[in-house]
Amino acid sequence: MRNNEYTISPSDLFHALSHDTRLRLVLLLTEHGRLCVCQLQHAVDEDQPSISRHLAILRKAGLIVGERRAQWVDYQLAPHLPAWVHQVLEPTLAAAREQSPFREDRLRLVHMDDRPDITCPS
Amino acid sequence: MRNNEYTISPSDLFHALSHDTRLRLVLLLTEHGRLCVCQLQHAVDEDQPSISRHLAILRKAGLIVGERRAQWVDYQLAPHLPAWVHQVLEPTLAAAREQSPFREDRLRLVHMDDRPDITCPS
DNA sequence: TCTTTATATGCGGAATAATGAATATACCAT
DNA sequence: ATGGTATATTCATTATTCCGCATATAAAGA
Repeated sequence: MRNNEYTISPSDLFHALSHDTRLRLVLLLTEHGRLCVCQLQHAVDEDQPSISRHLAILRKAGLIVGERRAQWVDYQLAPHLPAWVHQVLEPTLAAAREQSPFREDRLRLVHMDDRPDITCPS
Repeated sequence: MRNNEYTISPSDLFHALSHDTRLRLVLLLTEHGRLCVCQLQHAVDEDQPSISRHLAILRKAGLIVGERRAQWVDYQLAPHLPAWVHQVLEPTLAAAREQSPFREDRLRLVHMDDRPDITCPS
């Protein structure tokens, strides 16, 4: 939940995004700005400890920050990321939108509203 | 030495570049276009089998291609890479130029000419 | 306080990836 | 053929990462 101040290096960025799940999480945050863990979990459709651990890795890399809101924790891209990081994420997002599994991630996220068992208020 | 035809996915790209040495090799090729193994080896200053193995990983990912020229093998970014890959590499290169270890890699590459024991003709 | 929901973390084992040393291959020159 | 240089690959070992499972923490509500 702590955010890091030091600026990310290219090596750190590619290492952080080298796991498919982490890349998908970051792209969801790039596209949607701010999402709580349960939304991310539902979108990528993996078990909760896995999501939390991957979010922790991204947090420690300085790529994202989490903020608690009541019982939930909202994540977003770290503020003040160097411009080149955004310049890398944008074309990556554009490419990922066309393919699995990110296509499905987005659909699952959008369709969360339909599900009565989801309590997290967006 | 074989080049792959299938198009690279965001996940594949970040995975291929998740190792510092591989990122440096790809950035050198992004900047210089075409380099033989001995130039890459001298630039990143690591042992030869390591370089060859990392180049093989990048080759199998479809990111680079190698072409034999007499006893040397020249590598370059794969032709016809999707545009988004270049759009990712460009800002990454710009950021890496400012920092270690890529700064030093470039210096070592440029200073190869001064060294009488380097036989590889650029 | 007790319960429930949301999130995070600790731990052991399994899977992956990286490394070093040795060897193989490819090409050139003699 | 032989030897030399450049590059690639194999094998065994080590290191790193990932996963499942259990548990811990944090906040909310009864």
